[in-house]
Amino acid sequence: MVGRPAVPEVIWARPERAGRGPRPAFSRADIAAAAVRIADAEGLDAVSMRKVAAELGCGTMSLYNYVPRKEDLYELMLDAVSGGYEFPEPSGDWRADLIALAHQAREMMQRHTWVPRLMSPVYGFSPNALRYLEYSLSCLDGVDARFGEKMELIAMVTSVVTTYVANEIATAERSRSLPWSEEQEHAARTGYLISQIATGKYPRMAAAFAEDPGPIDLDGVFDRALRRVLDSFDR
Amino acid sequence: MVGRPAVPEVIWARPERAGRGPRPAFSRADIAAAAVRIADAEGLDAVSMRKVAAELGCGTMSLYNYVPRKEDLYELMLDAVSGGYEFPEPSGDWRADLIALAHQAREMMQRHTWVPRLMSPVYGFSPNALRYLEYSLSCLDGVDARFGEKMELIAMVTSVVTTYVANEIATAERSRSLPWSEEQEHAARTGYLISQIATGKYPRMAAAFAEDPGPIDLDGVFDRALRRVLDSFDR
DNA sequence: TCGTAGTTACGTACACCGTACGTAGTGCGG
DNA sequence: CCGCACTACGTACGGTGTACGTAACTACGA
Repeated sequence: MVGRPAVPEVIWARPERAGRGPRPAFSRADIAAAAVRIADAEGLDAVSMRKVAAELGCGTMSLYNYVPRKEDLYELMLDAVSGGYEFPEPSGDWRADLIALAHQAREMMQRHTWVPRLMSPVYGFSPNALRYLEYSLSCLDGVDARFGEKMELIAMVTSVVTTYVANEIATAERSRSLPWSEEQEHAARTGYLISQIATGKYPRMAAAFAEDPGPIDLDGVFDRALRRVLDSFDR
Repeated sequence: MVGRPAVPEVIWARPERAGRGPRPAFSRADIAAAAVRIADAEGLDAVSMRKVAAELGCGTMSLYNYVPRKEDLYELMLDAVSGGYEFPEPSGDWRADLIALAHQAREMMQRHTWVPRLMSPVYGFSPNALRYLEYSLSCLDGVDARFGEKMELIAMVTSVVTTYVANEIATAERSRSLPWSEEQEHAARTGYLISQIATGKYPRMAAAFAEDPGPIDLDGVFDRALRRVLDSFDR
């Protein structure tokens, strides 16, 4: 088979090993691991087909035997890091269970800072994504709510985790591709912000800046946001 | 000035017109409008320095006189579409005001489907972003809460809007870059999903699929999520 | 008033990207 | 055992962001 299918295809529906031909030199897990290694070390933008192939020690175009499109490589990566979740037996306290799961997700994203950028509902059907979803639902087994409501809760928790981690790591990730340090970037931006506030056009922000409450407690902000979301479903 | 500064720089701190030299042929607004036009018509990935320059009718490298880096072009684009907000006098009902603002944001993102992908806290300091923030704060003037709490609420509303619109438009945006239609893509993915559910490994999802509640009411889901967030700050 | 420094304009060039295509070799199914 | 489906991979194409060099132009300092 040379050339790509003219019909849409989910990579997970493809068998890893075809019947004929020589046995493949790598598994999907090998490829995903190589890509994850590169993304962790050099950022998502450094993940190119050439670099992944080099990491594996094969020709660039050989990769296309395993992954029909680069998008599918992203899907493999997400599924690979989602394989690290632990799914303990639900305790009966669904709030505690979902909080624990959200903390796992947050820590995973902090280890793999490129995950928030790839998070998208179209990637929501990989094997490990399905396991995650099924487990989330199992935590809500005792809750009297329609399926739709449960899904809305799970989506909202995911949303909170993703965007909050994205915020935490944004400047650090950004400075990776820039010719100056994170601190210099931060200094330039706050300098500009202060100059703007000094114009008097933003009195409420000015008042807040005058207070100066000290450094932000990221863990606290995250936990509060999470608890609020759970509370809002817990009339 | 040839070559780029070795020191970080916020594009908004640059004067639009330098003292010396010939007068620039374009304004920042011209450039942003051209880029927005391309992104609206062909998607964010179609926005390249060459295409924007062609749209403006100038040489590619001339753009770098206005925009030191492509990232800054994105910042111009976000600021441009944020210029369309209307900020009516707060009514005194902060919930209603924030809901109205969130609806404006959602409609803007539905018009400019590339916005969620660019949303990031590092772009949060453009002139129109500051106006948006200041207005959000003004809606909360009568609320008895610390500045930090208000910011957490605003961040959470933004998060809900961004991720929900991103979900709404995900498959449509994705199919733009694929050689098959949105419907074919959807069919392939649900086909795979059904085959997975049929394995019996996901009993809760299977049960939900058996019910089949009909099409999802996107507006309703969005409004419920929004109201829940607001409720959670409204003890 | 007149250099001249700093700006605008932009063509060329480089390194890198995703991937279409062609060819060679390999091993299972009929 | 034949033939086909598969793996492997080199080459090449059209695209990207942008460094660099050069020419034209204008506002300011002397």
